[in-house]
Amino acid sequence: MKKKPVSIRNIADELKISVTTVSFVLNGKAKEKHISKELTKKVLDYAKLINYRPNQIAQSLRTGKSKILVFMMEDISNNFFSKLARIFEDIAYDKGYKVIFCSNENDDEKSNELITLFNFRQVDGFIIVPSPGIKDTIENLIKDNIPVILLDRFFEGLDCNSVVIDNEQASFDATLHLIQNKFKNIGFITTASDQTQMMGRLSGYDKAVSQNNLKAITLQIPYSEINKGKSKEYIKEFLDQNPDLDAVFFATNYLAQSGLEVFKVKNPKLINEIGIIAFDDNDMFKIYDPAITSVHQPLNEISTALMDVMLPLLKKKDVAETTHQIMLKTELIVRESSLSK
Amino acid sequence: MKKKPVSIRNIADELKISVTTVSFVLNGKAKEKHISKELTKKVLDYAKLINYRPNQIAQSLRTGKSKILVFMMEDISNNFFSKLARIFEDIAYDKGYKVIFCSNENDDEKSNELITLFNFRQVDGFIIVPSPGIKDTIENLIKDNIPVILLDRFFEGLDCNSVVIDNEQASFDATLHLIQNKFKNIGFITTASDQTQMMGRLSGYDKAVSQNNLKAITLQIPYSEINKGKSKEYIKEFLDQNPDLDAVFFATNYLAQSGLEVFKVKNPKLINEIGIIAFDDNDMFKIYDPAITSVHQPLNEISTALMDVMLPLLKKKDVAETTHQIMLKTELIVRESSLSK
DNA sequence: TTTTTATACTAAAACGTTTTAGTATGTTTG
DNA sequence: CAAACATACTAAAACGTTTTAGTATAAAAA
Repeated sequence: MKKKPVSIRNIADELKISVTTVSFVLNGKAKEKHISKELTKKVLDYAKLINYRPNQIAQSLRTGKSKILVFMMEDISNNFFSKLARIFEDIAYDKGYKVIFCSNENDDEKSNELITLFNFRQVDGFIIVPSPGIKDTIENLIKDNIPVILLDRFFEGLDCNSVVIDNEQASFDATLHLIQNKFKNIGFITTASDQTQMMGRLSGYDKAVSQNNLKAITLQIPYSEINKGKSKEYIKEFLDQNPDLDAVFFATNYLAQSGLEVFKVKNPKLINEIGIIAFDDNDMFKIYDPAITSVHQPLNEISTALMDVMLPLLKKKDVAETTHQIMLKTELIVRESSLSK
Repeated sequence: MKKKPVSIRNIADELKISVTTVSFVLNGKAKEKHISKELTKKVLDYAKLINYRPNQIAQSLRTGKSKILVFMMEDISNNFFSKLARIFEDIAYDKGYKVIFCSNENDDEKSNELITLFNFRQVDGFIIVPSPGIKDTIENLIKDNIPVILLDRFFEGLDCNSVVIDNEQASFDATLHLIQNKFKNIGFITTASDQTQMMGRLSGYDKAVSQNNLKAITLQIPYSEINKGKSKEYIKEFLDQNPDLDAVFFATNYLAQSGLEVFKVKNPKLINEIGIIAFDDNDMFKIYDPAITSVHQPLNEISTALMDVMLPLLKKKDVAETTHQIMLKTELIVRESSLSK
């Protein structure tokens, strides 16, 4: 019933040679180790014949490398992250790495739990979208010489690899685009967060409105309330209190979703009268009516940047030696919702 | 710089006892193996003090269990699958299992590649949304005594665990709902596929229309064309050729997306005049205008069913001994798009 | 008193690899 | 003709666990 998988030993025994020789051949070291052409061929042929697959667990134990990466994000069911995961998956598999995706809900406790669960050493590297309070944890990973890349946001004062986008510029450009389309009272709906990505988005908006002598009209919803599903109430109240708003810029995709829901319930016509931009694109935006303008992150470039930074890191003796901070540009996808009405 | 992690041996040496004893204690076998209370406490305390974490790779090598599950789906960036992944993730971690998610694009070659990549034996179990032609591969996994659960679809004539929904009933109910809302010419847009889930959806639709003396108006788009991004052209042509359609039922979420896009481009008013139902829900559907009625799969129940079937399987000597076929009910979420106009 | 049973602990093998440090033979070189 | 080198291969340790099959002593039963 359960036939045992073939091992290197079976090959050695069958061919009456040592496991060492078999191992050398299978690892492509035949030349270097002076294994004769004939024997090399014999081993290779036989291995193929019996469909030999190395036991990766044994390899891992011996080499200390698991060929597994952990990709920890906020929430894999979020359109932005799932799209990114899909692309990264292919790139990683291509390089022979498996990926364990997990979601930390931007929660510190969950992040730490997950990181300890992966047991530090049994994983070759981490890609982490960090929750606000895990700077120390990250620092410890680096001290333990474990490859880490921060994604989407980073920590001021921590010298760590990171791949992020230019949030401030993206937000500035989007706001400016609204201004150029004659919108005067532009609301900015964001989270009450001091994480770098949100700070950048806020300051980009602030810069654009103040440079154009408009006033900043901002709603910052506490994270705890968002998790309780209260964002819609906050947005509704914000709209009520600012009846003169003629445009809204949502700082995240889930806020945009809540916002659109509020519009629909509150006053279906509003959606065609008010300017709208969302940070992060969504497949559905282009078929919405009006089609929603959005800030699109370069998913392919992010993924390749991650792998480009990760691969050399995996080979290095000392991961803290040199770090890479990569900042990528976004693209504003202009659709109907942000054009002069 | 790279401090070596502590091993069971370090504990043994420090306390001047054998590794066996330490292992017994750490595995909670102190009682059973007659280790004294005092020594047990000493070991536990010291292990905690030095923050001992077992090397899971070594454990895996010895026990043959990796505590890793593979969850292979069509495409993790698809809203349905990413939502499911998010829920399953929590359930699995709760039980001490890590999950490797991967996407097969419903392609046989990719499926087989991935399955061999995971190397059969180095993973405790598979949850697979199978592409059409991998029945043999699945059969071989079962012969090799590897736990497998098929998800979303299954193979006729293959005795394998599965968790699916009642597609025929779901489709029948949805179609009937359109009929009850006075729609007479209901188009069904689906993939040209003989996979069980699509066959079920088609036959549910067929049954409903024929029972009500309506004619079936069906578009079946070949998979290859969908992958080439041609679905929109097919749908457009279908709409042109069937100008009398007053409702459309999309058999998958990506077809619904393409369909809505076609509506928007072709004739924005159409969307308010025609009845629409989509198979699989999407966060954006409820904020669409009109809000889109959809067939909602019970994601929580699916995930728990998967784990409920998987856990005993992981303990069993012979996975083929008894198999479970679970079929769950869907829910029709009625929104504006399917109500009498 | 001898035999059995219970308690407390351990040596060593095993899991399947990789890698270090060899050996044995033949071929050049000085 | 010995020393150096090249070729072809291997024994055994190591990675960090779990587990089998013990040993040694003390207490209970015969």
